[in-house]
Amino acid sequence: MLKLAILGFLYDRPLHGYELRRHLSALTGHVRPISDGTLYPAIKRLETAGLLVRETEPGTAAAPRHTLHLTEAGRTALRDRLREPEPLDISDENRWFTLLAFLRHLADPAAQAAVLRRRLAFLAEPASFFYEGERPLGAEEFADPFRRGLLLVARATSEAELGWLHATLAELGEPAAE
Amino acid sequence: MLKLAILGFLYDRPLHGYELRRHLSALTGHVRPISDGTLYPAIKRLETAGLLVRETEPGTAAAPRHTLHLTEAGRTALRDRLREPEPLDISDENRWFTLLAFLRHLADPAAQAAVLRRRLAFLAEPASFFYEGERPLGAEEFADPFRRGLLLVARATSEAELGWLHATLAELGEPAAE
DNA sequence: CGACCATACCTCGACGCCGAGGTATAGCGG
DNA sequence: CCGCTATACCTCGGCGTCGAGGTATGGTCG
Repeated sequence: MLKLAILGFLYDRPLHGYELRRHLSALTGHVRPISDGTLYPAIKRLETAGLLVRETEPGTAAAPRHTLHLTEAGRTALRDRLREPEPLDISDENRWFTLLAFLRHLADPAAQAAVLRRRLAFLAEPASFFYEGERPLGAEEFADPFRRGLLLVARATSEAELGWLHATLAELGEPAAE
Repeated sequence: MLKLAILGFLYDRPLHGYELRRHLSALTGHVRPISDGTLYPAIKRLETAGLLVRETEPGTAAAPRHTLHLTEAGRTALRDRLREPEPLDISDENRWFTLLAFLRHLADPAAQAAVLRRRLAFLAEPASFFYEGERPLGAEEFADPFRRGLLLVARATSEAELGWLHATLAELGEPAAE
């Protein structure tokens, strides 16, 4: 997820580590703040993999800033990742949101629509949180207000997203089902 | 999160590993399937910490089943965790949902309400995903349909949950603000 | 002028998670 | 009786994340 977000932000324009950190914490920071000890090794991994290059800017600020540029391989890696996301990118809301934040970089509307359809298929799967044997339990069946709330909120989210998905697929000139 | 879920399920009644796995995958499995390599070490950690005991049941099934029982320390640990959740339990939706699933084990309505109020405070914080300098960007300001959707869905979820939180706090006989 | 904070980068050990692999029995269909 | 699947448990290496720590400069305030 971090890799995806780094590539996504750098796709727009080069940034140095600290700027990147601020962008990242705006995107996912209220949910899960990312720490230096996570970010810098991640940058280094991407550098080693040849997806970005660091250019030292001996300059304005205190420490020598390293401006991070995506390489052509990095740009391709982002587009590939967006075009064919891992299952977890589709199912985990945090990762899906990260993916959505950069999906516009996949220039082809048909490819974008294909990704949205995968999320649609995932949301359409019947999935409850609790079962009695085989039978899924609905929100109404709980006396427990907390489990009821859990199911209620999940359902509301799911409905809002389904509505948006259908509207956006139509907007892209793509049918919801293939 | 796994620790919380294991303690939560075992609080209701003893289970053996395999049953536990099925409960866990119903609760969080559609989002992030949990693997054996995660579950069994987690059980062992809880055992080492004295929060649960394993009782071998030489019996019915194929392999000797270990029925897992919470100890008194385990029951206390769950209640403590529920009473004073970590920040991530409040902010991360996956973890928050897990917490909600077991919040009823905190018998005291005032303590339950205090936890709900923490979530309320978190949701009330103004938090956007994207900024232009200092200014948060609203959904309407994006031409990009994906970022617009991201903000729209996040807002819908947030509103549904706020509604439920207020209703449930009232139901518990507790004001939304202290 | 010293205290303090923001900027900017980096390292390290600990720890949890994952996937891939392994072991073994029970039950079913062919 | 063989192969298959479900049940049930476990280990291991690899990897990503985290928190705590360190280093250094520039700007602001009293």
